[in-house]
Amino acid sequence: MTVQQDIHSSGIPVLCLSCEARHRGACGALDPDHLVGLAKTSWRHKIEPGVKLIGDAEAVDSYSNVLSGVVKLTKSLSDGRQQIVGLQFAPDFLGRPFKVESPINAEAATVVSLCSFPKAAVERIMKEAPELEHRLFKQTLIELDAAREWMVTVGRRTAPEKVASFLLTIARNIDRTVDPAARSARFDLPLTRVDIADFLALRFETVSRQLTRLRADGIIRIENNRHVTVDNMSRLEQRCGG
Amino acid sequence: MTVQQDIHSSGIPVLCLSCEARHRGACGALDPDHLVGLAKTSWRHKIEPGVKLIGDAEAVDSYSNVLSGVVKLTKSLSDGRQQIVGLQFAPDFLGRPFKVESPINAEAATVVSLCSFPKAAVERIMKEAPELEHRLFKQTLIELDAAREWMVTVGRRTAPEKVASFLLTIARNIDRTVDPAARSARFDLPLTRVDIADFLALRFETVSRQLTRLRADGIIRIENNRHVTVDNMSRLEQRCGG
DNA sequence: GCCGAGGGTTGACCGAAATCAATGCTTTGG
DNA sequence: CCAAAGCATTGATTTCGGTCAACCCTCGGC
Repeated sequence: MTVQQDIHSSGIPVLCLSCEARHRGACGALDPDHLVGLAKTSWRHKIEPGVKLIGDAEAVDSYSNVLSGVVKLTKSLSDGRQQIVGLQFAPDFLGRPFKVESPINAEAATVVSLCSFPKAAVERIMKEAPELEHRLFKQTLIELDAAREWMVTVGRRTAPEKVASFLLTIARNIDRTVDPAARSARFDLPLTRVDIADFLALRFETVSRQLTRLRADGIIRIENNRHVTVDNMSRLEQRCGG
Repeated sequence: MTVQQDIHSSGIPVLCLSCEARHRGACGALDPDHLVGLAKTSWRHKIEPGVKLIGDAEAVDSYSNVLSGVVKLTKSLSDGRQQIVGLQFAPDFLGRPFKVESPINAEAATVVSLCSFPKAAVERIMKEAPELEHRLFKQTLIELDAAREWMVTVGRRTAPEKVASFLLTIARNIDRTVDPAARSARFDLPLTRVDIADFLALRFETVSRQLTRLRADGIIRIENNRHVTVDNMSRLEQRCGG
């Protein structure tokens, strides 16, 4: 099977240029002209949790689509304090347009599968096809909105509100093919308690206590530390503090 | 004087398409083809502090360049808790590509002068000239980096570190024509103590106390509540916590 | 002149989350 | 099987920044 066939048969939008509905997961309109040029030089790979994908101030020579799993974007202070500044889910795009270096670290939070493209090829096609740049621009705007929304959570919500907001974010992004307005949800937490704390600017003990409280209040159930069930999403939303 | 002459004589880059050095303030290479099309329909205006420029979930029908002054971008929770999620300085760009509504509020923090363009005109030219979209994309990437950098400050720095980081950010952005590596700095704070607190996710009393401490330690001087002098920038940097 | 509003500073006290510490539960590997 | 490591929970105590309150200064209006 060629790489291109592989991509087509997977049904996953890989650098899909013609599809507006990137958040629905399903993608019916791959543009063969652009895709072929990239697919020929693309490669897919599987990454284990904890593996670094992009290092702060290191050269980045490829762009990737997240096909499955979750990638965490982090920044650190020199004394080790860490902040997760973003999470990338399928089918998000990973890479730094117009710059050799990235100001952030990217690390696989779960097992991640990627479809990567040489940076030079992507940028060549971006010049020829404004639609590609347009799509990347739109993703960047979505990431900017998400970053600012998250700043409100990190800065102005209390610990209970932070944890509830986090669960809601995961429920809505871990599998974007499911209806974001669904009344209930089941999902695996893609992050450890330590990671959740680094995302929310809390300590892991605080995260643990707040999860315990949500469990005691009957809002969530947790099995095997990772598998979460939310029967009534609106009760969870009420805990997010508006 | 026509608007176009006005813009040219002002020396300020207004939707400048050909100039890479937007952070230097000076701009020698306005592209007449693109600029003229916009300048004909542009208008300049002066905004008083506190005036709302973009309301959350309101339609936005224009794009603007900040010519002078500072615009604060805010998000609020329903109970009134507020977070400043970004500051726009000259010659930043204000507006929401590809969307009618903006998920944030924008408000003049100081007296602000703007050069505005009808949304439709900008988007028409963006279609004809990929360079315009390219420039807006680059600004968005810079804003995304800034937002993520700020998330680290809001989430992981202590109150003293936050206030020091804030002063550094202002010193480096309030007038981008000055050397960012300068050993000393003098500038007017564009925000009240309340605004600074909303930016740093602190209370205004805490901001006040930390400023007092920096003053007592001889790192800054403050006159008239607003005018700040930093004799030794590296001493301020040491207080930012790495 | 007086008053009131807006912005700023400082002090006393309080509380939410951090810190320190003990313990349990899985998973992996010898 | 047991040991060790990684992850998670829970309790006791501390602390940083929040809260409440008093007071100052400046400016603009009557």
